[in-house]
Amino acid sequence: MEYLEARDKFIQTWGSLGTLWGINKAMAQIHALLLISPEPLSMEDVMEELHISRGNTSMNLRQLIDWGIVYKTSKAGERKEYFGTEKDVNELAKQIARERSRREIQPTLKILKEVSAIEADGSDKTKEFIKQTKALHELAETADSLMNRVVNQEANWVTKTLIKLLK
Amino acid sequence: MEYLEARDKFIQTWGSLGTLWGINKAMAQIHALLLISPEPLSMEDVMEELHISRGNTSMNLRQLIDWGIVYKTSKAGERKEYFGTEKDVNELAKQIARERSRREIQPTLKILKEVSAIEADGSDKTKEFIKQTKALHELAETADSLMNRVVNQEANWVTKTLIKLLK
DNA sequence: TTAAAGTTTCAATAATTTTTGAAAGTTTAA
DNA sequence: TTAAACTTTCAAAAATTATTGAAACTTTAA
Repeated sequence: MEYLEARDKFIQTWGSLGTLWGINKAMAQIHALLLISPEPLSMEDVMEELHISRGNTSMNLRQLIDWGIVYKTSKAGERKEYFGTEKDVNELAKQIARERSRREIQPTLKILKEVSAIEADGSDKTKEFIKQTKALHELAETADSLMNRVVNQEANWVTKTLIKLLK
Repeated sequence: MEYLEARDKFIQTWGSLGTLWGINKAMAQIHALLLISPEPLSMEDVMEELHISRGNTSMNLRQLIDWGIVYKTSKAGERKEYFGTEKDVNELAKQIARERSRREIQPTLKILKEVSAIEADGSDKTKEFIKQTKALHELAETADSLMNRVVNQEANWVTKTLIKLLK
């Protein structure tokens, strides 16, 4: 396999994987492209490489910036803006974990707490409901906490811990 | 808040959360409904409670069975089939982690390995490509391994580990 | 200022995904 | 067997989500 083929395969894979995780295809592909580019790219570059429209490119770049994993730079003496991404994949994972926690897990925890607080009336239905929603709350809280801990250590912590502990 | 309101809120939340994670709404809602039902439900029950069609119910129940988190039962002397779900949320998490690893992470790892094996031609492009795809491969492998380890312990391992280690 | 270079917005359209419902299929009791 | 009870399938329709492209907007060099 040579470079161009490998590159396309990588971008494609990352794109459809994004879909599976609730990130749209274009966004995931743009990210993949930036991740393997030695230099930041302009909007034109991204449009050409991925064959997507200007509007689409602009919107998805913005979302990536909102997620905190893409940043704008500019080259001295040039008007155009260039876009780069966090290159350290551990930092990237950290940032993504942080955002997913904030955007999805926290709001869910709030609702689980809320609904599990209904008053038991002695019926099987309410008993089961309270039991299960509480259990989910606890599970989600634990998973979130574990994820954040794992992800907030220095780069190699995950590997080191794995080796140390789980062998 | 009383039972019915809480129940609807829970089912709604779980449904839209599913969407965010690449699981369709009906599937997530059916699962939520079964999770809080003290007794297994028939297809009719599910259809009525969630206002979805027979076909939709049947297809999504099947998918849940494929995922290994819903099972069929039958009541003695009745023709109808009833559906129940794994009630232990830790088991549930285990099963979901197992399936996601198998369906998503493993295939991705394979492709990352494949594309990162292109020959370096000395250019910045190929150097960066190889470096980044290898780093992603390593990250994904570590995350997968950690997840599987975490999830394959007895019920309380996560909590225990957290307390022991990360304090 | 002005106008060129560049970016963002958003209504319209396209693509994709989900849902329906009725026909086909299956199972079992009699 | 048969036929009633129940489940599955799948093409068509509906709903949702992503994408386009052109107009509006912003920035900056002259």
